[in-house]
Amino acid sequence: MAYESALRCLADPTRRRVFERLREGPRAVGELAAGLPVSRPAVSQHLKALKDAGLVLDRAEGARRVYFIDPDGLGELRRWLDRFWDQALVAFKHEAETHPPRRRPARGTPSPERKKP
Amino acid sequence: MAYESALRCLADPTRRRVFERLREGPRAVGELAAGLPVSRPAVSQHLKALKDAGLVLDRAEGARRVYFIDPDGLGELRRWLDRFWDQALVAFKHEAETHPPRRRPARGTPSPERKKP
DNA sequence: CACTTTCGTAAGCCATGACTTACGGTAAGT
DNA sequence: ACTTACCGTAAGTCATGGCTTACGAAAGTG
Repeated sequence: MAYESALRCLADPTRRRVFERLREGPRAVGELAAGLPVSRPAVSQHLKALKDAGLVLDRAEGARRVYFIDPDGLGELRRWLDRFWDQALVAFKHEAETHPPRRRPARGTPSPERKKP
Repeated sequence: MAYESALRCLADPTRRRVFERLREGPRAVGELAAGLPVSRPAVSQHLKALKDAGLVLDRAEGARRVYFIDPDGLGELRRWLDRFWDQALVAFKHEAETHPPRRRPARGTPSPERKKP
């Protein structure tokens, strides 16, 4: 049930940038905010969201607050995606066998419209 | 670069329910809408978003429109998450070695606050 | 004890987007 | 040809949430 909040968190571009910077290692709030186009309080709020979702942990280091990735939340999301992946593959294989596409459209190619306005 | 739109899509609860029902197999728009608390046009709009994100494909079947999961979009998201997972594990391991936590707080346990208002 | 640094929270603003109803267009049935 | 079923799009409404500035608390520095 936590993969839902994880997805919600990682959907926001700014929050994703914060999270991705934490891949490199633990960072304080100010450090993270310095490399982003938003204010420090904004980063603080994003970190709170990430923490509530179980994606990060924090540790006090003097007056500073150091955040780092919690593998637990990420792992849960990963497991959900893996189960999904398996089922989706089976369903798609059956689809391909029963309804072979004439030609597979390239990604980003607009689908044939019914009519031009 | 497509994993971003995939994340955006899967963040919405309704859209996730639509997508999860497609795990079982191809479904028409009306069928999907029947099991949801929203209108059929709403489902149609969600399906458009999923299609733009490369998460689903569709096929015309008479007057009906049958949607099914496209493994490509899901695979891209999965690969992104896997790379992330690896790097995060390394960073966390280093964190645990250099800053051993006294005790690991259980998930959902509120962290110690600085002060009560 | 002042003064600075670092941070979290509150309050308010505002764009995004999820939903609705209304409408038009295509396919199948009679 | 008329009617019904199924669907996508347009337009408008409204709540969500991401951002800002302002403020107060805790830790380090002189």
